[in-house]
Amino acid sequence: MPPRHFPHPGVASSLPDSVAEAIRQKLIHGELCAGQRLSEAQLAEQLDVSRNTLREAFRILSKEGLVHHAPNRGVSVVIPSIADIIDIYRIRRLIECQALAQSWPRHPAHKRMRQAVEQARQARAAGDWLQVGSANMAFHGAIVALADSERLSAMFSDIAAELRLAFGLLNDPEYLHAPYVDQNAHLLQLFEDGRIAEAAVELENYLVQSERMVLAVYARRVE
Amino acid sequence: MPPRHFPHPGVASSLPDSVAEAIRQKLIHGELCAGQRLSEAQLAEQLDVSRNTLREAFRILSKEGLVHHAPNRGVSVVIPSIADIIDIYRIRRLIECQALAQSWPRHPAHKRMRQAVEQARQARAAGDWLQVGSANMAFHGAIVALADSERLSAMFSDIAAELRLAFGLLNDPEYLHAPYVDQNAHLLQLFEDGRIAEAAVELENYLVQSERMVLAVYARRVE
DNA sequence: ACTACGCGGATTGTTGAGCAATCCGCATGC
DNA sequence: GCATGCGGATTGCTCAACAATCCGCGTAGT
Repeated sequence: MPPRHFPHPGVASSLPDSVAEAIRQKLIHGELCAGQRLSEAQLAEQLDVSRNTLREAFRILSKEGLVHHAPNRGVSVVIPSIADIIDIYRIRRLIECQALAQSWPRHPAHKRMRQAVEQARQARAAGDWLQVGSANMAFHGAIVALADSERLSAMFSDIAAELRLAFGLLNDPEYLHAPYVDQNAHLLQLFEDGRIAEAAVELENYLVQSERMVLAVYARRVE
Repeated sequence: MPPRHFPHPGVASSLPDSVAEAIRQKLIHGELCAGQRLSEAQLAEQLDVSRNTLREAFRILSKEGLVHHAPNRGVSVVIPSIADIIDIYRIRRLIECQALAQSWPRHPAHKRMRQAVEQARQARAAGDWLQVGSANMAFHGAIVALADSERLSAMFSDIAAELRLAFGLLNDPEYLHAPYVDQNAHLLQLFEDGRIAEAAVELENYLVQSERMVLAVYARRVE
């Protein structure tokens, strides 16, 4: 029996999968904005697929929470609400902190953490804040991977994408991402030194702080 | 702005949603067995929908982990592996115990817990073990609901469905479900008495025990 | 002027047919 | 026994069509 494969961003076997991935990329790169209506006919032509295929992609994205499907009104990009942000950060604290606290010290995922930190540094040096955001999410994805759970990682991946969508609503990527590059590095340092408990506590603070900042910027934006 | 709605088993706005729900029900009721191939043409005719609509439903179920999509080979019902069982129980312990431990004592979800216990008792009295299984999952869903997180609840719902799929592979529903009716009731009692910490500990033991039993039956079944 | 109504265009929801690509079972041949 | 290759069946995807629904807008009525 072949190992189960959870269809995941990045791998695209079928056309609807790659269409979904293409739309995800458009979301990350700001080509599609939160709240925007996604016309089936228009988007199908733009991506050069049939409406039916696009519809399958919409089902996927809808289940991921990136897109909202209103009966007879089609799909539009989700606008994460304050409640959504709070929800997401609550889950992140629950999952990431547990994953880190219970982690096996020399877990293979620590390589991914290192890579992400390195990538974030390079991207920051290049001023590519989108890339910094990706690297940051990769870092936290690696933390979740410490828990060795496919399903948890899959869920985190969805949540991370939704959070990036929220970040896209804000307009100061440097302010939003820059501080966390060094914090991630420090977290990694603690982890590699085997100071797991300290790392978990720091991660918790980190997440509380991050949530607070996002909510603050978010609230100001509503004006 | 209308509140976000996470498309959930039970509510079906569009046709693909209700087709997905119909298939879920078939899975629960054993009309479709794990590993079974789902022919598009055949199932489409049986459910009286078009192949395209069925395909949309497949995408949903695939994201839920109930169905596996192999390129050019169509979809088949997932066969949960031992690793999947372990994964699921790991997540259950992580999520349910946290949700219970951090719960606000008089949280509205406790009504759902009461209802589920009552329903389980009635179903047990009637010898309807499928219903007992549903009530048991409803009880644990209510525990997760204590965390007040849409996303967590949605994820748990998916996981619970997958677990029921695994239960379907086993053939002794009474042995599988009967012991937990009273344990749930006891858990509820502790919760309502405000003995949250005790309840959380008991839940953890409960889940470890449950996992052990399922894995044991599972391993025996492989012969 | 303001609301209620209703019309018409545009979009979605769903279907059915059609066709290329791929897989699977099976017979053939070595 | 094993590789080869053929043919039917299935999947992957597209296209076109049509009913149902929504939305904007003009009209009528007060």
